[in-house]
Amino acid sequence: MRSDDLLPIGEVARRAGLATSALRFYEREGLVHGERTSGGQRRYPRNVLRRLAFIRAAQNVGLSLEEVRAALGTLPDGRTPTRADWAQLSRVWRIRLDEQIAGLMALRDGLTTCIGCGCLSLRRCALSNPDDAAGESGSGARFLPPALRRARAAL
Amino acid sequence: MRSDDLLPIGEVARRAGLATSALRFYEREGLVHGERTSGGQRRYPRNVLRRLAFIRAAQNVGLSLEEVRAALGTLPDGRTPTRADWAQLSRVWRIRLDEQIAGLMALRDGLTTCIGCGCLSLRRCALSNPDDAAGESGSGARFLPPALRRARAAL
DNA sequence: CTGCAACGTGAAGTCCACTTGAAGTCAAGG
DNA sequence: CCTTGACTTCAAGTGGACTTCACGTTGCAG
Repeated sequence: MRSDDLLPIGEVARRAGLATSALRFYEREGLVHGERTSGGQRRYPRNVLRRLAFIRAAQNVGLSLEEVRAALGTLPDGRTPTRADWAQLSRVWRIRLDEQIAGLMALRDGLTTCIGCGCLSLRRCALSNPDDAAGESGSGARFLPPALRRARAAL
Repeated sequence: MRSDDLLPIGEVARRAGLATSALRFYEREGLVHGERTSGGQRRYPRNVLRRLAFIRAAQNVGLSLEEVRAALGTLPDGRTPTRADWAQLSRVWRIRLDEQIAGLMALRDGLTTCIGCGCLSLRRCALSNPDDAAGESGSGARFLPPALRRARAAL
């Protein structure tokens, strides 16, 4: 398995920490590419692991797969990101992370402030402010992704 | 409208910054309660606004509606949270926010570190680490909720 | 050459927080 | 009384990132 350069989907999944179904999904979505055996089974080149790492990192920063697709699309001829591409994209990511952190910190500080006043006055309260960006989306929890929420179910 | 203590759904929706459909949904889910006119229309007591503020605040902290339901359930006889309840719950929320902030900061620092090494080495890279809590959920972006993601679509 | 784990496909299902649609009813100003 | 806008219900749809299912095929160790 190390002797050959092409890995079957199960091996890739195991190494990347993904389900094979996720890999097939990514391939359908054009996020990764691979070859096939004569029998039709997927064989991925080793660098797909790097590409998957890139995808996961992007998700961790808060990008949707759509945005990941766009990011990968900026790379010439769809190559796997090099260190230089990486550094360039990371500048944007860092800004996003900074914004996210700032948002959560504002919320936390609002929590303290609002406890003091006990207001919960809608629209004027930092914690429940419906005019914030946080309130603009149609669905999902306002600030935390399912991943972190599900980890601790009890209030 | 101010003379009477009971508000129609549209009024509540407007004041709370929600759609009426969301209010009906919350009522179906048992998160809020109200009375009805003889004709069957909803009339909400004024304190429902406070309850809605509570719900929104909880969502901002990252709670699912399921968790909000549980939180409201800890209050005796389903009353609207008082300042004391509020203070108690906020202690838990603050911890969550702190954790979330810490997580994002770790990610940001990992970004810097990993740019330096250019590794993206899967499992060992802070940015793409599939063993993190961030990687454990089935769906959605790993760290940022749709609300904040959608605001800036371009990479 | 055989057995069986790993692979293939397409369609449908899941989760969450709502929204949308269709079809009909109520309340209040003129 | 009439019109009109706000309201009612129930069922189905949305979006994102996958997973699950049902059923058939491939590849390799023994």
